[in-house]
Amino acid sequence: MLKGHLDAVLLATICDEALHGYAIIEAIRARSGGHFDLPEGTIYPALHRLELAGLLASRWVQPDGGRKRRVYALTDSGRQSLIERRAGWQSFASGIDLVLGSRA
Amino acid sequence: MLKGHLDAVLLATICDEALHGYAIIEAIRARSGGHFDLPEGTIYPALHRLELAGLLASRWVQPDGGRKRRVYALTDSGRQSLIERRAGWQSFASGIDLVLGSRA
DNA sequence: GTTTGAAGCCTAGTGTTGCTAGGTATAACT
DNA sequence: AGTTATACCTAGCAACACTAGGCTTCAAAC
Repeated sequence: MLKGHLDAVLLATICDEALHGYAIIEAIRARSGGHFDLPEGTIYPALHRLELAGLLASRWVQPDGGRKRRVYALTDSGRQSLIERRAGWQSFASGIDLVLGSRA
Repeated sequence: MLKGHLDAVLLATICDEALHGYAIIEAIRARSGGHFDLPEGTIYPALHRLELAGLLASRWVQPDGGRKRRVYALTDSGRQSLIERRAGWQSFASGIDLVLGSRA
């Protein structure tokens, strides 16, 4: 469970390069050092939600070999939102750290 | 929004001394440096849930002045659970840090 | 002395979230 | 021909935490 930070994770994962859903799952698994292994049922609805919110834009791509993929990239407002969500995470994490007293 | 870490916050808040609901809210506000100001509708159901789960025990206390209070304390399994939840938080936070790349 | 505010407890209902558990299709390998 | 990996999708569900109320008791103000 990403506990409300899934959107930030998704935005951060595709902020450097556009990726399709399946590759996003692998990228999150890799970038998180194995901490997060998200099922497709989590990713796809979230991507649709973020696109509907205007933070992502998708296009269909037909690679030379393989089947069609839907590739997602950040929009400008998605990039802005990522900045805010990073700050939000830091604030949140420092609050929890203070209360738990485990990293303070 | 405490995003799934409310239980850990509650357990950590009363791990040193038993507190009643209203005092817990104030303690969380103080310990978090103002980050978290939780409404009663969040706290009370959560306390009941944790007591039902056997992590907390409550007793009614009649102070010299003032009205009766329901005071919550950790049980043994609550204490154990806090240890696990602290570790869970650290693992979770380091995973998010890795993906967001903001504290790594 | 009565009204007001703070302290203190509670619940029903609701929106968001992320998961389970399915379904479908294509390409590559055996 | 069958299996596996890739790749997309959805309906339904359970958990979580919040809103918005209601109730009681006590102290202080008027």
